[in-house]
Amino acid sequence: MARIGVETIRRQQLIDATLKVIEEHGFQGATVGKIAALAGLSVGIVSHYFGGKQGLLEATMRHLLSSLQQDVSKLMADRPNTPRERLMAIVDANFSGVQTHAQSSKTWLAFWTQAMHSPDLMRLQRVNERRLLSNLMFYLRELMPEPQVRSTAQTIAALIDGFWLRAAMSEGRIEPSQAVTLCKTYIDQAIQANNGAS
Amino acid sequence: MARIGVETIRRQQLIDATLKVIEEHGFQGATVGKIAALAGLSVGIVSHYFGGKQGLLEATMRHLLSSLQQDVSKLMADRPNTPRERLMAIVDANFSGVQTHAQSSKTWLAFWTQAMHSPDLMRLQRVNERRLLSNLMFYLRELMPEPQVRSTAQTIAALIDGFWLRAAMSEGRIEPSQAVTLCKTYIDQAIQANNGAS
DNA sequence: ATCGAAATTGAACGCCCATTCAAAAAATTG
DNA sequence: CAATTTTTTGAATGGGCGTTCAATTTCGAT
Repeated sequence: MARIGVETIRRQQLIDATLKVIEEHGFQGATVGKIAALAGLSVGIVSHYFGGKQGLLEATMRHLLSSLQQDVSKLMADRPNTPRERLMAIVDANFSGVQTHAQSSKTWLAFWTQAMHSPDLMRLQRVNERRLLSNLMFYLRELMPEPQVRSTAQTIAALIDGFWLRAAMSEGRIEPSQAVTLCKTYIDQAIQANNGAS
Repeated sequence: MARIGVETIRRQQLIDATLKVIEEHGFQGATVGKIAALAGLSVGIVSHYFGGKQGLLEATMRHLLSSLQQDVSKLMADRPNTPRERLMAIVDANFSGVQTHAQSSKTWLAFWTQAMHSPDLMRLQRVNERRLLSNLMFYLRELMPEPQVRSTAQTIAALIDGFWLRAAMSEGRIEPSQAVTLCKTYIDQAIQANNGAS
């Protein structure tokens, strides 16, 4: 029993440290030495629990993705069950992480870049993207004719990614509330524009 | 006279090689050795002409940015001088590079990530972003009331970035024409939505 | 308290990289 | 052609990194 407990704790310690180090030093500067030091552990432990640096990075990205998914689920639960409100909840959830961790967008960007040359990370990224898209499409179907559903969903997804990118660029002075507002404005515009022509 | 010619040629050779190596091996895998080998030159030449690897990377990003700016200017010249057509030209220009180099979006993403931890690259990135934004705002001002201009411009910029990101993710199977269409659809929606309330 | 297994350490190792710079090659000049 | 300058080379250097694994510590059971 204690064995499983220790393993869970250590893994989480290392993942947390990885996030902090990437925030501070970037993906390139995130060395096993720095990560282990910040976690208060030795370098050998990384290989022991994750098989190596690459395994730790994958686990960290998995952690980020599941955190995002949890945010979506939580915000969904507290909202009225109307399609429009659900869409807004998705937008809110996708920007809720920015407020808590001012620099988390940097970490996402780092992972995206890394995923470009790592099939495993790329696969995780794709799964997440498909989920967002089908989520959006599910609610949009109730708000506009079918032919516009996919295009609108793709536009919303691009908008979310684009604002994340801009947030990452603005070096700390991010304004997620503005991004949320603009995303929501677009959604309402899209609903309105595609209903007159249904 | 020949001296300037050689220097210009060598610089361009190295920048071209840098782009190709980043496309193929990613930012992390872009070593001075690989770049020099692809350019058919020796490693020492990099320090000689660029002062080091960092200088070469900055010059390469400058080259990318100025290429984009040239694309915008060229497309502008061939279009009717109406605000809407100019906006569409900006969108087209921002996706024209994707078609020729299927993987150039990867390179952009790599530079964005790198810029996060390099003040020089960040400065270049910011200049470019400001130019895009003020360009968009200039033409939007003629199409909608002032209060909506900035928000709409920011949304268009985010949309462009977001679709670039998605293009980078889709590993070769990118469809820039679709991204262009969706951006344009948004622009027309925004014009329409903000004119009834002027 | 003792033993054995699990967890942890961290120095040692090998690899890769950017940079340097003396020497060579090429180009230019007189 | 000889002298001089410019351009280019690439082996040597030094540093940083991830991984390994024998030794040590911690922990639970008896």
